[in-house]
Amino acid sequence: MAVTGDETETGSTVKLIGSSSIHPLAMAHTSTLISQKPLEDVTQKREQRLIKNREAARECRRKKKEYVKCLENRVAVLENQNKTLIEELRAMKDIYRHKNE
DNA sequence: TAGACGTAGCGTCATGGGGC
DNA sequence: GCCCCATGACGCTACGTCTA
Repeated sequence: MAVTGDETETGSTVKLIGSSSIHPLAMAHTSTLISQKPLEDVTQKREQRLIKNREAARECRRKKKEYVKCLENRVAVLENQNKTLIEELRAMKDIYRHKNE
């Protein structure tokens, strides 16, 4: 079950995926009852965590993109090297053939 | 030109690993 | 154990391109 389009307190959209269909705030409230922590505290902590994770995800994607670009560059370099070596080998073979004629 | 389709980027959740 | 961080997975939106 997946519920989409729920508006959060921040105005962003929250997606509830899989078996968990309980709103995060509701969960926070429930745990508050258990741990006796003020709801404001829990909400604020959650907000801070979301902000940090948002930035972490952004950074993670940036690094991944950079890594992929590096790999692509490496592929290009290796392909060039391969081409050069093939050419070199061909030339060597030519020389060898003429010597033996 | 409207709708289908592919792609990039984003936010969020879940989770594993490391530090304390 | 708890906390924090990094990252994979998922769903959503925006945008560009193609096709009938």
